[in-house]
Order: sequence, then structure tokens, then C-alpha cells
Amino acid sequence: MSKTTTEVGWREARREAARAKLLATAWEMVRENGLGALTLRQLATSAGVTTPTVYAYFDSKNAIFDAMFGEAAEAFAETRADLPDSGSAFDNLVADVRRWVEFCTSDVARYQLLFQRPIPGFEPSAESYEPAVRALDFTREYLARNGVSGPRNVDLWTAVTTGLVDQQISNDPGGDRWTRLIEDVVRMLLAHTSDQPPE
Amino acid sequence: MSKTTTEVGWREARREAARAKLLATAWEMVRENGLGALTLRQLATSAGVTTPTVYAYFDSKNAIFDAMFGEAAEAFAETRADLPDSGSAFDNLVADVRRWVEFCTSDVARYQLLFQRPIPGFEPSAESYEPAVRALDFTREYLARNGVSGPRNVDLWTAVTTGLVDQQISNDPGGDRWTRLIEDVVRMLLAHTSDQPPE
DNA sequence: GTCTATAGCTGGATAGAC
DNA sequence: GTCTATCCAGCTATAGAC
Repeated sequence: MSKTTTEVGWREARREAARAKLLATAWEMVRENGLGALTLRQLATSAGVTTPTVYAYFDSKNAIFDAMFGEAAEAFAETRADLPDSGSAFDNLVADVRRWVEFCTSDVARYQLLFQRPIPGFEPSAESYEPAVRALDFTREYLARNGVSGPRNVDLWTAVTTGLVDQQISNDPGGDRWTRLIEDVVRMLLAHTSDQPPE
Repeated sequence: MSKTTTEVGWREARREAARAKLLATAWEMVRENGLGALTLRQLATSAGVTTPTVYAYFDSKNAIFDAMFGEAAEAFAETRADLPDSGSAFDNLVADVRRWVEFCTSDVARYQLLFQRPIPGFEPSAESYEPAVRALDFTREYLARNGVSGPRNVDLWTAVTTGLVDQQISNDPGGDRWTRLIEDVVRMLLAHTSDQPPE
């Protein structure tokens, strides 16, 4: 009578839910106090369990970071999935940059985990990293589709858009001092990197 | 017979030398293993003393970071002191950006300490911070002298040049994948931010 | 000023009962 | 799976002898 498939599924669902709660709590903590502030004691307490229980779901602290990295990379890939395809390269690229900047500035801890590696001793696993690679490939392709191709031009775009994010986060968190420059920046970049001059 | 001025001066010099050695050792350590890897035990050992001796020269670990911040800010200010003043705005601005990028990429730990604040609980003192403010004011003035003025344009320059540094450090440390874009970037920025169109 | 010795704390991770 | 209890390592910082 025991071990029906439904019962097994239910147990697995319970386990997944508990694991998900730990991850959600971890995200709250790093958003609040930075990536360095994540400790297993506090994580356990905040999630309503004890430290050893955390080890029932994750092999180590870095395994938690790896799971978080995977979620972040997946979320990043999703922002690239449905970029617009209007007739205007300018409109398309503005949307692209806007979404990138929004993704980064809306969750600084996630941005740092994904792109700045500030945790000594942590390297994401290949599985967790894969969505990030996919997203970057898609970005390259999207740029090309909108008239910006060649490694040099792509590097220029990544540098400039990263700079916007970096300054916005460092010097005007929560504001729009740099995000409001997006249209200007896209115009400038397009004029200098487009395969064909703008119409 | 004791306490002549020369003797006092000699003792102070000894003290300063010991302090300077600790700071130099601290810089070596953070350059080697990152800002987070600086511990007082290792610092003491590497400098050939014991932990309590460090406290004879610095009140706390953050006092060490503050002294390092001061040195970094002073070094940054010095890179702004003798920027060229040729007839060409383009040449001047290329020199400016080159020096900025060189300053940042040649010592990543110093760059992070100055501009990214990755040490929880550490805020530089006003004295240590002052040279950095001076340097940024000078940069603003230098941009204006070369035909780039207005807060919006200055923000655009800082964002783009920061982006170059950021990408160079994160994705091609020791290389020149982004630094070689400097001339291109300055041309692009000048075309879009100059008060007067280039001759 | 420099040492030995240590306090006091916090971290990740584990043993073993239930 | 979850708990209590604990180990062990590393850290900043200090007390007190010399």
C-alpha cells in the first residue's frame, strides 16, 4: 500500500519545496546584506531549521552558491528569450540595453554573483554556467541581427553597457542618473558600430 | 644629553619605516590574493613581526584599509596631476583615458579598494578620501578644457571608461582586448559629446 | 615596542540520538 | 530528516611580561 507513485511524487515535491525555501531565503539574505553576508547559521535560522538540516539539501556552502548561480543564469537567459523584433534597429537595441540594465540593477547581488565572482573559492559548475553562455551567444546574435557584428564591435557594446550598469550601481543606487542615458548611448554606439549607416 | 631633535627625528623615521613596511606588505598580500585575503596574522608573519606589534602602528584592521585607501587615492590624484596639454583635444583625451585604464588595470586590488568598496564595514575617512575627490574634480575640469562639459556628458565619459576597465579586468586580465579600443572609444565619445565638432 | 599567551567570537561542517 | 551538541579552524583584539 505504501510507495505508490503519487506518494513518491508527493515526497519529492516536499523535498523540492524545502530546498526551494532555503534558496529563496538565501536570496533574501544576499539582497539585504551582500553576498559575503550569507552564513549557514543565519540561513538555517531564517528558514526555520537548524544548520545540519541545510546539509540534507546542499553538500556545502558553495553548493548553495552554485544553485543560486544556476537560478541567476537561467533568469538572465530568460531576459534574452523574447527580445522585440520591430523594424527599427535602434528600438530593438534600446530594448536590449534597457532589459540588460534593468536585470542587473534590480538585483545587485545577483549581478555580482553572475558577472563579478566576488566569492573566493567558488567557481560555478558547468551545468549552472550553461544558461549564461546561451544568453551571451544570443546577445551576440541579436546584435548581429540588428546590424552590429564583429568581435570588436561586440566588445565595445559590452564595455559601454557594463559601464552604465557599474556606474549606476556604484554611484546612484536606486536612481536613474545613468539609466536615463541609454537612448543616447545606443544612438552613439549605433553611429559608430553599425554595418550600415542609420536610415 | 638625550632627546635632541635629531634623535627624536631618527626615532620617528624608524617608526615611519616600520609602518611603511607593514603597508607595503599589506599591498603585496592583497595584490596576490585579493582584498578579502588580508588577515592580521598573515600580515604580521609576512612582515616579520607578531600580531600585537601590528596594533602598535594601526588601531584596527580597518585603520590599515584606511591608510591603504589614502595611498591609493593619492596615487590616483598623481596620475591626474601632469596630464598633457597638446593642441589636440583627441590626443589629450586619449592620454587621459589611457592613464586611467592603466592605473586601474595595473593594480586591480587598488582599483577595487578605491572604487568598488568590497569590504563590509569599511568606510574611508574624510582625510583618506580627499585626494580622490580632488582627482575627480580635476578630471571634470580636464574634460571641460578639452571641449567636453556638462554633467550628462561627464557621466557618459565615466560610464564608458569604467566599462572598458571593468571588462578588461573581468574578462581578459593581463591582456589588451579592451584597452586597445581606447582610441576608437575616444573618437566615438568626442563625436557625440564635444561642445564643438572636431576640426 | 615586541614578545608569549590567550580571550572571545564566528565560521563551516559533522556525530549520533530520535 | 531533523534535532542537540560539538569539533576544529580561523579571525580580531587584548593582557601582561620583558
